[in-house]
Order: sequence, then C-alpha cells, then structure tokens
Amino acid sequence: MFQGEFSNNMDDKGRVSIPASFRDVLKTCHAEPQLIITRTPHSRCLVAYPRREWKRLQKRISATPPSEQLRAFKRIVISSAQEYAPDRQGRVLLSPALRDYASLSRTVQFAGAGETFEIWDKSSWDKQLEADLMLAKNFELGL
Amino acid sequence: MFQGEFSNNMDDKGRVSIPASFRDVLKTCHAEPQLIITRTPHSRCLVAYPRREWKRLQKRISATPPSEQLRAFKRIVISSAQEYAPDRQGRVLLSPALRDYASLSRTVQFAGAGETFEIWDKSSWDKQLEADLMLAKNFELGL
DNA sequence: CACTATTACCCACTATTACCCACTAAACCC
DNA sequence: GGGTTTAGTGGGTAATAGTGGGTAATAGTG
Repeated sequence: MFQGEFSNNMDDKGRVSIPASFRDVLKTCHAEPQLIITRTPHSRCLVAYPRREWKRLQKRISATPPSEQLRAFKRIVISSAQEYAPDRQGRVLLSPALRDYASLSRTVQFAGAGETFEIWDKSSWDKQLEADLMLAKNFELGL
Repeated sequence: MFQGEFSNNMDDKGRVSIPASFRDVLKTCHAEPQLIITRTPHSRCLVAYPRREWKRLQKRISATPPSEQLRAFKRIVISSAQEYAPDRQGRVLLSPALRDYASLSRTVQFAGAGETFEIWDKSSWDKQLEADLMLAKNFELGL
C-alpha cells in the first residue's frame, strides 16, 4: 500500500528520488524495484504503477469495447508509459514528455494512492488540495 | 475508547508524546501500539486511527461509488495517511506535511473522540472550542 | 564517420531520522 | 512525608535518505 506524502527535489539533470517508503513497497512486488510511470487524464500529474498493477490496467483496457474515448485514453496513458528502475540512490530520470505534462520544475510531490502513487509539481498539488478541501468539507464518511 | 484531553509539547525535532492513556488503548488493539495519522477535511486538525479502525474506513471508501467528491476526499485523507509506531518514549515524529496542515507549532492538543482521537494545535483548538460552544448550546440529546 | 547531447553508473557529502540513554516533574503508595 | 513509579522532555549518535556532481557509455545528429 502506498500511503503518505513526500516532497523531494528534482536536480539539474532531471532526476528525482522515489521516497524510500514507496521503494520498499515496490520491493515487495519484485526484488528489483520496477515501476511504470505515465500520464493520467484526470489531473495534470503522473501516476506510478508497480508492474503487477500495470498489467491489471492493461487487461482492463483490452477488455473494454473500442471507442473514440478509449483510443483517446490509450493515447494519453499507454503511449506515454515508461518503465523505470531506480538507480542505486533510488532516483529515476523522468522523460521530458512526462516532466512537461505535469509541469514538474523543482519541488516534486509524491502522494500515496493505495495501489499506485501520484507525482505532482508541488505548487499544482497545493492548489489541488485547496480545491479538494472545499469539495470534501461536507463529505461525511464516518470520520 | 479514546477519551479526555491532553496537551503535550513538540520538541525541536518535531516529536510529540502520544498521551499515555491513548497509548494504553492502542495496546489493547495490538501488542505493538500502531496508529495511522492523517488529515481530516472537516477541520484543520489531524485524526489518529488504530489499525483496525483505519481498515474499516478504507473498506467504507472502497464501497462508495466514485465521484469527484470522493477523489477529493481520498487525496486529502488517504494520500497523507502515515503509519506510526511510537518510540520507546511513546513519541512520534510527525511528517512536515501533517504538521503543516494542522499548523502545529509547539503546544499540541490531543482530544479523545471514541474510536479515534484528534490532534490539534493548541490555539486552533481553543478557538474551535469557542465556536463549538455556540453551535452545541441548543443541541438537546436528552441530557 | 566525427561530434554532440544524453543517459547510466558510480562516489562523496549532507540532512534527516531512528534508536538509545538520561533527567525532571508529577502522581502514587505505603 | 519519603520513597517509588511513571509520564513527559531533552539530547547524543549511528544509520538511512536525499542531493550533487564526475566520468564512461550510449544514442542522436549532421
């Protein structure tokens, strides 16, 4: 389970450390931590999948009847998907396309989301959170 | 059952003692006291769950039909959730994100809330209490 | 093919965190 | 009241996480 928030800095080469606790979760899937990072159509952020979760998403996609909407979805999600293996320091070098999509500059926010985790530009994340607070304020779920 | 109010001081490293009586309650759930601390959308404070309660919340979330409101709720609550195990002195080191959200400075207020307990900045708590007095003044529950 | 830009891989440094020990003050108990 | 226990607090130190940068390999370009 990916949970918790972390923010790390991207260096001049475009590398960011994956938070150690997320790396640990990835290790429970494979000895060599592997992950697939891609765009998400819902927000201007990236989503990271462990290999197994990614397979599940692929299966779900291929079980869906074709449509223009699905093709759009695939172009966004599948086409930009890239496989990463963190270096010995636990960092990955994100492709310019991905960096660009989420407008990552320096401070990168990692947010656990259960089976996956999200990668945001810090300032986008802060804005999103403000908006979310308004939305969720009156949402009762037995807290 | 978590009941009662306590206020402890956060030290320079960002550690706060969990009140002993709350720790005792946690021990009744697991030998090693474990707790999940996260934000709540309702107020600028944190909520602590014993593991079992947290699982229940997760179940309730996954049984709720997806909506924008739910996604907002998840970003607030799930993403920031962190698991803690108090050190030998009964303290936890709260993450900067959580500290920030509840604007915890030095004096931290703990308030029992039955199955969970809340963590406030003392001065926010005092203000909230004032407001609550007004709200609950005419609330009859057969006392 | 030569040249340049990019990437992978390694090492070194710093900041942060986990873990341990020690002290003080309050509560408790004969 | 004096001794004992327990809660809360402060701080040192070893391990870990994160960051910066160098160099060799690789890919891309004219």
